[in-house]
Amino acid sequence: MHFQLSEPITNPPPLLIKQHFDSHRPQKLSSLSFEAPNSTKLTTYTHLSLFDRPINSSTYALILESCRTLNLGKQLHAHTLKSGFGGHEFMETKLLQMYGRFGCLEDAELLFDKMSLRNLYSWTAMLSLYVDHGLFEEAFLFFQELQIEDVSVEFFVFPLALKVSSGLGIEELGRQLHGTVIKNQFVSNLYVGNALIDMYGKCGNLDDAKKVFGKMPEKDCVSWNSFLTACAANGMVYEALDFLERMSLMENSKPNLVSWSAVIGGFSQNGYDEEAIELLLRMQAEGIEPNERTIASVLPACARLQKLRLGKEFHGYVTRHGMMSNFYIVNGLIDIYRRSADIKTAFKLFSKFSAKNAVSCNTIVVGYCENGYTSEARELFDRMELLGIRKDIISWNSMISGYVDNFQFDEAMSMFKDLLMEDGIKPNSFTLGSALTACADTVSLRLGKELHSQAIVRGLQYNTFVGGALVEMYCRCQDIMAAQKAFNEVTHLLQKMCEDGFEPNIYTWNGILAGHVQNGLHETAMHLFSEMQASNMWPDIYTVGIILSACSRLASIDRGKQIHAHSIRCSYDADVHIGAALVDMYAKCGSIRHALLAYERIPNPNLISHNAMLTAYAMHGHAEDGIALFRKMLENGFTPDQVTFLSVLSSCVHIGLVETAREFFNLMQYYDIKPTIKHYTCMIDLLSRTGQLSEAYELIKNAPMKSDSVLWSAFLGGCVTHHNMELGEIAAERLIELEPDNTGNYITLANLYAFDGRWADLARTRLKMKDRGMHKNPGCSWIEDRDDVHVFLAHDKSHKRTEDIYATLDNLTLHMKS
DNA sequence: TTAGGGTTAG
Repeated sequence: MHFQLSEPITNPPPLLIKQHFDSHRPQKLSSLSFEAPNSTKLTTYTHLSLFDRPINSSTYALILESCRTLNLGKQLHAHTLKSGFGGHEFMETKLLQMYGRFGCLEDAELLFDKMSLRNLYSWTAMLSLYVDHGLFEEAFLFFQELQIEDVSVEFFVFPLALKVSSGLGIEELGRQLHGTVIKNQFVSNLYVGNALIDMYGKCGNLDDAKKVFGKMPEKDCVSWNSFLTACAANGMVYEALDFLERMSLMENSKPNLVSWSAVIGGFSQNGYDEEAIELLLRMQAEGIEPNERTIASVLPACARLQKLRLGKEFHGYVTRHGMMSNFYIVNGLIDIYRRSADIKTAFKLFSKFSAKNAVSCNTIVVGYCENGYTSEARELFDRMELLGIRKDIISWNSMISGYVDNFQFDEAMSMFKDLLMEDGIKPNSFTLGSALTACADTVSLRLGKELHSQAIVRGLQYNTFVGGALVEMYCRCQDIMAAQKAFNEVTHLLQKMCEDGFEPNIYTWNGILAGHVQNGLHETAMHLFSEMQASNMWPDIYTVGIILSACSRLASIDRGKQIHAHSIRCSYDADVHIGAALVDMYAKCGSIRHALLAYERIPNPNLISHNAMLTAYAMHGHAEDGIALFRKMLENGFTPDQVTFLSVLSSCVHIGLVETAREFFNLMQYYDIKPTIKHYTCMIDLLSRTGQLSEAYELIKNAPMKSDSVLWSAFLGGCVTHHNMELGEIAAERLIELEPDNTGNYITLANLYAFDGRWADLARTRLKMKDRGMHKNPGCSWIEDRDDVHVFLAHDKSHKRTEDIYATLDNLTLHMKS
């Protein structure tokens, strides 16, 4: 590809030159000049086309507009100066716009400051530069300067100024501008009217948007689109859709790509994820192809639904259409893979992506933390600065909450303190919420109270999330033993908050419920849950997770099924966390069948899902199924973690598979997973049960951690079963050292002596118990029947239906014997 | 030389 621009560039009319730039492979032009800005070709080209010929201002303007690299732009700037266009207002405005397009704010500001003559157009160009870059504070100050300068303001400044108001989120500013617009009689101007609709819509004031829309003497497609967008963005999605359909019946305002995109975006932003995707397909069926913005607005919907296959289709589409340099698109894709638990692909996309920004990094930080890789997340977080990416509040919050979720509370709190030191970045409701959760989990009341005052200082105490986290923190810290007392305190706190204008919402409720469940107050949590539903509060995905955990602790399958039905209605059951909670709940409530059904309904099961099912199998003694699932996981390339191995090892214990267990235990090394004491306990339990006591003892001695009582009990159990006096005695003595008050240990030792006929030792052990004032606690069991608890001890005859009970017992014994 | 649609954190 050669530039055939050696012909005089000024000879053809300016329009032809523009065509040259636009149709003559503009990408090629930019890539060449980008790769080799000083190449002779480009220099020749600029020489031939610009240096050797006189050029008029409109030709300059056209070249500046179609200029695709900053380098060329700067050369053009130099050239205008040489050609005596310095101080030419029109030319300098064009240069400002050029710098704006390349994001060179400083160059633009420098030029603007040096300009000897400024007119309304140059002021407007500079203002729109600030607005386009989202620098609304700067834009606001600049606009005030503009008003002080004695420039007569034209109508076209108002749309920009209105954007500043909505950008700053200050409706009052927009209102004042609305007044000025009326005073200056610009109110019937189409552009100004459209901008007013947009401003009111963005400030969430649909009423006034509607008023302006209704009063407009003429409306165009943009007016309709602005109003439709206002509806869609404020949650009136079906109204927006209605407008779209009305537009299609109109002559001169047919719905276009922007109309469709606004509606689709509205559905997506308001959580109507399925509908947003459906609408995209409908739009395509109507013959309108999506652009980058349309795709970017449905990607989050696809991500939230964890539709990995659809996400891959989008990935293909945007690759084919050359959209992979757009960070809205690529970030959206990364988030799809992250949420669909395909963190590998997410990371691959991320590392290949050259236009990474803070959002890309934040998404990956979250992805890392979700998978337990907090140190990798932290590494990326720290590296952002080196990558030239400024950390924003979301980066900090993602890291802090990542630590909280991974129980690294000290790290979370130290990050919170670092954040307070940081310039130009302030903690928000997310930050305080996570920090409060850290306090709740570490039961740090003092710190929690400090955060409470921080929240008050920042006016965030009644923020929905902070309020909920405060309730949760107080719930967990105030040592609430009695459920009633806790409930009273919470309701009291709630009441006080309500009096101060705080309305309990789903976050508050979730905070209360989580506080109770984490304190083991499951029954109270269930009562509160009923109360919450009675107050017409709809449980969200977090509520479902909390209640499921309460159900599993209470082994309450009926209530578990109810909440399962609710999660199916809300499509929460496809979520990997809820899916795993359902599997866990059914397993703990005794139904392995339901657990399996719930597991099979998870569309893209991840490690958490598999682990839940493995644990369920192990819990129910379905060892073969568990081991089979584990092998299948490995075949499918899943990397197991500590939990996986623990489940599968305990499955091996159930059926006495020593060799398989050894294989798995060694496999842990391959995956670079350090066995914990629980893994060792499994191995020792298994070896002891199968009589391989000396090997078990060797393993205990070689274990890198201090042995605890659970481990010694497992070993002792084996010694008793296999009558190994020597090792049994060691185990029992260690156990008595570790738990001097546990009667069971003495009894076991005594029984061991009895087996061996060591009556003197037996007598000494019993004497030791007597000396310490210990006696054997009778075995105790109880049954819950509705609100009654029936307690039974061995040989107990105190129950009012003792006769019935013993008769039934005799009957059962007879049955079993026969 | 002026107006409308897009990503991430609990």
